[in-house]
Amino acid sequence: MTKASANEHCGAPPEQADLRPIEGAEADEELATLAKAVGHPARVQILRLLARKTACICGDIVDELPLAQSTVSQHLKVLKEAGLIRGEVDGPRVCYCLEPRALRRFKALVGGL
Amino acid sequence: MTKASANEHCGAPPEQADLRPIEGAEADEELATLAKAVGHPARVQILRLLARKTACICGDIVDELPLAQSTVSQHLKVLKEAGLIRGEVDGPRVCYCLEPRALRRFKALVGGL
DNA sequence: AGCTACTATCGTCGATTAGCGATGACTAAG
DNA sequence: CTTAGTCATCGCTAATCGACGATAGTAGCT
Repeated sequence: MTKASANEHCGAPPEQADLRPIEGAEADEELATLAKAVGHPARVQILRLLARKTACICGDIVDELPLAQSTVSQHLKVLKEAGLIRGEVDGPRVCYCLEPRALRRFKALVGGL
Repeated sequence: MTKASANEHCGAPPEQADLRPIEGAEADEELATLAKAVGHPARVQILRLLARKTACICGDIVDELPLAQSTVSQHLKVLKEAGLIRGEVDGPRVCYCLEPRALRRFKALVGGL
């Protein structure tokens, strides 16, 4: 198996619990950052696409959205910087997938409102 | 009891269930709008304040935040336009409180990710 | 009426965002 | 080495955001 297996895309990490507090100044900042990243229809759509495909996608996202490739790339960058998605280089293309940990964290923070 | 009872602040409405779908184009827009409103630390703080007080507050919010009165008023406007809070005029001051319906809706949409 | 207190709105300024086309970087294939 | 394909980055423009001081509006007091 010299060639990287296509199944190694986004292996789920050891499912670690999040011990950080759900409120307080830091939590406020964190929630605001995450919410801000989600605060755009195109980015919500991207998250939904990644969730539906259960695995990763790459530039197919561009085909699904009515936006230029550079714009989509920007949105992906925002989501990545917020920690909500991860991008793994797979040959000439990049494979994006959800970061379940961050998503759970976001849900926990929102649930704590 | 000629003076308006302080308990009349924000009576909880009949606790109606939300029948709108949790995904689709409209849901995406809605989630993005709500998330955008929450996407600022000051607004998260305001929501937390309102939640803690269980009831409404007014300009005490200004005292709690390190921001000018006009800035706080702007943030309140954003939250109000997103439907997350409600403001009732109570004499010379305004009493803000959470809109539980919108908050539940937000949690449902986020949970659906 | 006049005054005071509280809040909303206006106008402004700098910073950020969203969108795009063009260009650059990188990989795989020829 | 060259070419083609994929994605990120750059540069730019228009629009929006965040913050503020100043101003206007409204309710209660004297």
